[in-house]
Amino acid sequence: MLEGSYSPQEVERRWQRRWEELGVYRFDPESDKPIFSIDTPPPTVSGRMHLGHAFSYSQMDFIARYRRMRGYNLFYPFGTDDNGLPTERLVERINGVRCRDMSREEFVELCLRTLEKLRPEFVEDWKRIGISVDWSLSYSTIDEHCRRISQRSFIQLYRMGREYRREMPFIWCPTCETAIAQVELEDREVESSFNDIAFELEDGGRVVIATTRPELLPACVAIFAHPEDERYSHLFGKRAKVPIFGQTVEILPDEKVDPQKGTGIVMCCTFGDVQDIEWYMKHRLELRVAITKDGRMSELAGRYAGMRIKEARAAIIEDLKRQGYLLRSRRITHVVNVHERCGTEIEILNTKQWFIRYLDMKEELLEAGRRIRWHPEHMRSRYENWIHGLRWDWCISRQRYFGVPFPVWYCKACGEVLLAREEDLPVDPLYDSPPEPCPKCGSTEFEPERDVLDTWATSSLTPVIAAELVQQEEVRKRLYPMSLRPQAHDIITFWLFNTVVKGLLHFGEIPWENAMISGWALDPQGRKMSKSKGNVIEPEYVLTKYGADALRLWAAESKLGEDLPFKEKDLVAARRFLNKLWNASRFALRHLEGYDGSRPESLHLIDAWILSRAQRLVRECTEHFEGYRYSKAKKALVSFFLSEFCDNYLEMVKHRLYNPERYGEDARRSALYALHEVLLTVLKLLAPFAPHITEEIYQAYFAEREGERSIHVSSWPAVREELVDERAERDARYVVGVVEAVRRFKGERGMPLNAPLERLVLLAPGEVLEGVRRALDTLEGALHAREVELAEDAEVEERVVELVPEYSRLGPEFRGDAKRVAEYMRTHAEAVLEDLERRGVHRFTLDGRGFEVRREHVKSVRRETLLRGEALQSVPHGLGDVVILVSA
RNA sequence: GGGCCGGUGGUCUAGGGGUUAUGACGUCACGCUUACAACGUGAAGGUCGGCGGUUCAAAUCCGCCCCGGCCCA
Repeated sequence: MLEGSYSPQEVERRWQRRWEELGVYRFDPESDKPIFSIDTPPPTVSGRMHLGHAFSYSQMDFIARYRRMRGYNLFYPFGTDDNGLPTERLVERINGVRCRDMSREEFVELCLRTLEKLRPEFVEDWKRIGISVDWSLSYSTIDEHCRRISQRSFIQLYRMGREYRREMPFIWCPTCETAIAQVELEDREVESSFNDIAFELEDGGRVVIATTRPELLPACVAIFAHPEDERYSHLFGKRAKVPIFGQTVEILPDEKVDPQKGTGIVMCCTFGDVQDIEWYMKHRLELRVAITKDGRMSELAGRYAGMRIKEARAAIIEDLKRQGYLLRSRRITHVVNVHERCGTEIEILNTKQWFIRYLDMKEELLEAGRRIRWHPEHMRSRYENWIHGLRWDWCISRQRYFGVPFPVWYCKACGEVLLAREEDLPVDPLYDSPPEPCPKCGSTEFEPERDVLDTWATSSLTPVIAAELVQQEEVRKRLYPMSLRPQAHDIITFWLFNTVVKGLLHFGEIPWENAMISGWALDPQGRKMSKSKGNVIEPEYVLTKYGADALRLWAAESKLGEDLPFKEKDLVAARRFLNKLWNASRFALRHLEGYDGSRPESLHLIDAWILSRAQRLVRECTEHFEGYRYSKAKKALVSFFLSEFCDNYLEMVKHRLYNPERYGEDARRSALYALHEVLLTVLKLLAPFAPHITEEIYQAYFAEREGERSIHVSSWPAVREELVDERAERDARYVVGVVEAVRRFKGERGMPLNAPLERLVLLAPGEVLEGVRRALDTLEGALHAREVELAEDAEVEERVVELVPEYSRLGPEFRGDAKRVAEYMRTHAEAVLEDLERRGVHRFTLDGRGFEVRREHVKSVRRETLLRGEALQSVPHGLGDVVILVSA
């Protein structure tokens, strides 16, 4: 039986270990049960788990556990995303090194060693929140398995003509010294200056250009104004001299210039922004490169060469001012693109990169988005929005070291691209050689590709990576497309989108049937958590103080897709709830010990009621889980358990459990039967949310009886239609109403709840009379009433205090007159009710027009009750239901 | 600037055409009742962001606006 108090720390760790030993979450390739497969997000090993991770992995685990109990063979792998820039930065930080200070080989080696050290502890955090993944289905995006699949993908897409390598202006991070993709950009507001700079015209006069980036003057190759801008149209075709640097550039017309902005005439540099690229191509301009790959000024910048960009900017502004070219300088804040990993303002540089061509696939990608079922539905628009805004193909090469290598060599003699053979994968061209001489020229001299693949080029293959962890070919086929992709909304444009791209390219179909998109965990003020704000809450803290089940219940608090501020009080509430569950279970199991499971000869009203309510709860929770509305399931469950089961039901069965000699063995058996059923049902419905405590309680009693090794592989409760009993629910509502009324009565008089009542007289309405008669013992036992009786009609008089009309009926029937009819009914309540009782209809006229109201037009009636002339406390209970109390 | 989400007692939140708006925390009052004082019972507390419109009826639907957040320019 259960111990005195619940301690999550001990219980949770114990079950986490036990589940793994027992292999309860193992995918079974031999099984013919339907498969539910999950494309679990591989987190990036970056120190420790974030509260946002705990939040969203808990949410996906609710669905996983529900599906498992519904009889699905769960394919629920877990990988970590280890390659690429984030890992390089982490390794540099942890080890206090810079990758440039050692050889490439040493650095990669250090990355691998560091990961090996960090990974187990990192993964441990995920185990501690109790997610039910199959840990035997694990991968790291840098391991051999993933390198093979990633390289295979590259080779296949190359053969399909979907990949190309080209020298072109592209987004470049001068800090990380690599090309990056559009998706890796972030917007940031920065303080800057907007400078009006005078350019001298060749034939005299001058033109004033506004720019935030005067350091790009050496890269200036043209000047543009709008073709219809009368201020400048006379200058088209003329040339102007760039101050300080001296080159002359042509003044050209182009519609893309905004005459409202700045001075309405702008310089074009190679390259300041995307517009410059367009002009460079369209007008076939010269290429002048002023910025180097490491973010300094090039030789072209003359005496500024070698300066950092911002130093050069300041120096150039100073010199312009001194030489009289700077006419005006205003402080402004504007938005710039920065690299999301390091916050550096990006540059556009002309470099040679590999791309996956997908700009021509927008329509297909949008169509794929429509075939995926999104939860919540509106998240699809983020996906679509992103596709509409795409302007670059996917750049997949990174000038980094730690990543999946391109399986590519270039022939030194003729430049031919040589690919590895699929059976040789994974390869590293730096150390391996191509399988054969150049097929074009026969040369055996090769240049290896030194770049590595973008992290997302690998992680966009997770459905394939996971599926191929399974050996059996025929099982793999059933794993793609997967059932579900769960993830947070911030990476819809990265991981989700990229995975759809790969899915369409490789298989011509969507990677999963469903996408569930979770929100973020926010700080208590509702702000995004970030290290710089110092408002980060560690899962570690929550786990230690409240436990994983409480953390998960907190995560179930928010609707799917919505952000949730972390409020300590929610954790306190969750802990209280778990404590309550523990204590109620302790109470129930104490009585259930020795219960043989037999059904009573007749169900007590109160037991029939709670059993019926439990069936409705099962139906409700099941529907909510099917629709990914776990938060609604949780809410219904918690409210049922706390108020109906604990506060009302348990209080109403105690007397039968404790006093079988007085109320009879069968009455006790009825209680035990209901207690057993309902507690088991609650535990199972709660198991996806609070897997540890429910397992602990289940194992203490139910596991053996059901013959299951874990609640999590036991079956989800089915609605037992034979237990749905509307009549019992109605009658019991009346009884519960009586109990509540008596509590209020005692409370108002300052009596303890267990104070004895001398006499309790009830006037039960005809339709519940029988039921209430069956529950007199409950009222007696739960309310400590010495005597409970049903009053004779003759002793009781009633007075109508208020009639509430049923507007939902009046409206459609009486339309414009509804308000007046309602008013009439209220003011003539006595007469209306008398007629309704006698004839079922009441007729009246208003302004000479006849109206007719019937019983269905009355929502409820409040009456005051007089017992032998004395007005007594009464409780409204729908039409005509009255409780009468006579005090102690 | 565009797209999406949200604005409901002091705080957080449910509800998304039917007139008495849900629950939690907090507050106040009462009470240790053989599961639980880490508890129970009860009470007070709201012009449902603003303005218009549709309707017999709007927190709910429509339009405009204000505020906050996210994504994209």
